[in-house]
Amino acid sequence: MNKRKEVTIYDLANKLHISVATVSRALQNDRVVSKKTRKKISDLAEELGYRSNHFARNLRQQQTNTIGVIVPKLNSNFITSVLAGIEKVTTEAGYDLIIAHSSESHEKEVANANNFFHKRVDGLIASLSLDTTDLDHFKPFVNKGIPVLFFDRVEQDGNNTVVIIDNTKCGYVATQHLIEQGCKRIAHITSSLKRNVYSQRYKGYRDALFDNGIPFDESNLIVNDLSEQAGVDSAMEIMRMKPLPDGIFIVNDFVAAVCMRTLKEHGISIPDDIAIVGFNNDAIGKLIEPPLTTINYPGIDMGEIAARNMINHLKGISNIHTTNTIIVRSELIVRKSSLKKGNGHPQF
Amino acid sequence: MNKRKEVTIYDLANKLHISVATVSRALQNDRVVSKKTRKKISDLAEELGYRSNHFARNLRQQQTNTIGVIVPKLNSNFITSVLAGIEKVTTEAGYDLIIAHSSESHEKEVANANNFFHKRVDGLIASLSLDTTDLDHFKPFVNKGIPVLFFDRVEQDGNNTVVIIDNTKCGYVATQHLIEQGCKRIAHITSSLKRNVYSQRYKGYRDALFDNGIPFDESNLIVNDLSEQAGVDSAMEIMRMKPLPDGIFIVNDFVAAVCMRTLKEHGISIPDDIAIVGFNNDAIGKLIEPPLTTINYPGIDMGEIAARNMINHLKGISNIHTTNTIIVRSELIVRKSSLKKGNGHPQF
DNA sequence: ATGAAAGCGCTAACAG
DNA sequence: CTGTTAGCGCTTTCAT
Repeated sequence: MNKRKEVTIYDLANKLHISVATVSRALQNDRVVSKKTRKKISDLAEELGYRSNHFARNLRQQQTNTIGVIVPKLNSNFITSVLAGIEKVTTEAGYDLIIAHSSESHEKEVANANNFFHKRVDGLIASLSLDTTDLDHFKPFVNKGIPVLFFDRVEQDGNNTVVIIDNTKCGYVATQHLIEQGCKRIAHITSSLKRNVYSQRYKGYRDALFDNGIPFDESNLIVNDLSEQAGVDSAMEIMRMKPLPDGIFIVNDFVAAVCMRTLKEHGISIPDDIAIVGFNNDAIGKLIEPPLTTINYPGIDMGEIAARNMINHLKGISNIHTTNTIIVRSELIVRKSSLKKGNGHPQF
Repeated sequence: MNKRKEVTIYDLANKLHISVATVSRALQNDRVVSKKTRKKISDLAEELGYRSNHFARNLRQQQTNTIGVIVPKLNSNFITSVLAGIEKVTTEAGYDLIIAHSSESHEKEVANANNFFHKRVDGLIASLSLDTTDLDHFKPFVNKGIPVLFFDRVEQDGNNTVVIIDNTKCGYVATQHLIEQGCKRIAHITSSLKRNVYSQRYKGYRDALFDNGIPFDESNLIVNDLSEQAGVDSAMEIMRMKPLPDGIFIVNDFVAAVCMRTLKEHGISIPDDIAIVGFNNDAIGKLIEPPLTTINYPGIDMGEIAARNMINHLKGISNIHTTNTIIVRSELIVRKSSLKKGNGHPQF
């Protein structure tokens, strides 16, 4: 519903007494058009406020040059880093990006997927919501041969290409670190074990306990939804444990921060009474007191890698279905929240 | 580049030996088509995996049903709340949303605007980057009669509809609060004074000083880019001041948190030595120690209001150019970081 | 209640 | 180097 009628290539062609084909070519900077003509055309286009019609173009070309991204939430450092990485690569490659977030809801994730399907994205990059129970909403893409690539929160059924970190190892390293600090009763606060990231960290946690001859106690496991309230509740639950744990491995820095605050409010000293390790290396970890030991992994690299694979697949340079799992590096960052002994800084 | 050819309404029409016109009507649930035929058509569409072609549709209809949103950054609670508000309203109204972020760069904001212009969004909602020096990139929208609406970071030249809080008042209230706590030398850490939000808070700060007979000292003003490094640098600068300020009003909770950490590391006690007030009510404020006094304002409401105005304008229900400035409520939240006296909780 | 047909703006053969 | 032209899939007027 625009005020003035849109300028089309026909208008440009008429004004210059040339054909639309030439105009079209010139606008794409086709070198086959003489430099002079190209200049003339782009000048006139500028003057008349011409804007190309994406719809006509896409309709004609049968492709959108657009990649869809579905993330569980926006307000996390990790996610925005990934997004930045994806954006960098796709922009360089001349692709547009549409970003949607599921707010950790299966239903919204389905809606987003359907929307992208109908918008005909050339490819889809996604990280699953906490709630997601099945992957049926991605089937239409697979059926049409539209590449789908998951990162971080993925389903490792072997059918999908995924970009992840070694969550099991991270869980192991985090727990091992607590054990090395002298912890004997280590609680684990996590979220839906349906999600690979949490179930694998849990596995790493149990493996580390086992390897150190520490029996696993079911009651040391707390599952929540990563909200602020959940952090408070989990801390209360920790405090009801007898004996009190002397260490906690928490899968998310924000929840860890909320937990720590609640514990401290109740007179528990960190790390002396309870040592804490978080996950994600959010900005918050360096601002709270004591600073939070955590697992760091490079969101921006994950984004770049995911996007690069997608683009290469789309351009036919490589095939997404051949490389199935890409593991990105990760590392333990030791800060005061876990240092019962005040010693060195192991890295891996 | 899809594996199988797309199903079109022609395919549906052929299979059912009816015309594409009928199919088109049926797919839009036009009641002029008999119920039976409609059912038959939608069943077949389902069966064949038909998906409507947005491009053909938009090309034909000359409108996109899409609203573009440009924000300076993604990883802030405030922004994601606004986005949630916008999304709620636009989704209900059946509009699609495209979100872009400028990463606080003028250049990227221009690119985003151009991109949206070429994508032919029906309307644009934006918040300016820190860097933005002029609004030329929004001119094309205005010229074509495409509604543009700004929120939070805006240019109040009277030409644009804006949704904002009363930043001057907030700056005043924050400063007044510090004064009431007994502060005499109040520093102000802010960002580019080209942005309304910062220049107005600065004005409020100065007004409050003036009204209380406290002389303004130019050297108490620190302007930075709101990064972590900037927070550290600003704290260092604070500590070089002689005499040391006894209060700081900082326009951003994250920077306030970083500042506080740095000050504490150098043995400065908060609020006893220096009282601090932040801005935005980020989650971080409740997790650091002492908890941060701050200004709260409802991002979700701002988003909803902005979106509602946009939609109403697009539907012709109201006109965006008649209501020029919409002020959203805001309030001081008092926490320990500013309480030299440990007294009540003023609100406004 | 249904059909025929024009045309939205663009690209890419193909022809010169 | 440039022009002609046939669609891409859909909506919508005008007929019937």
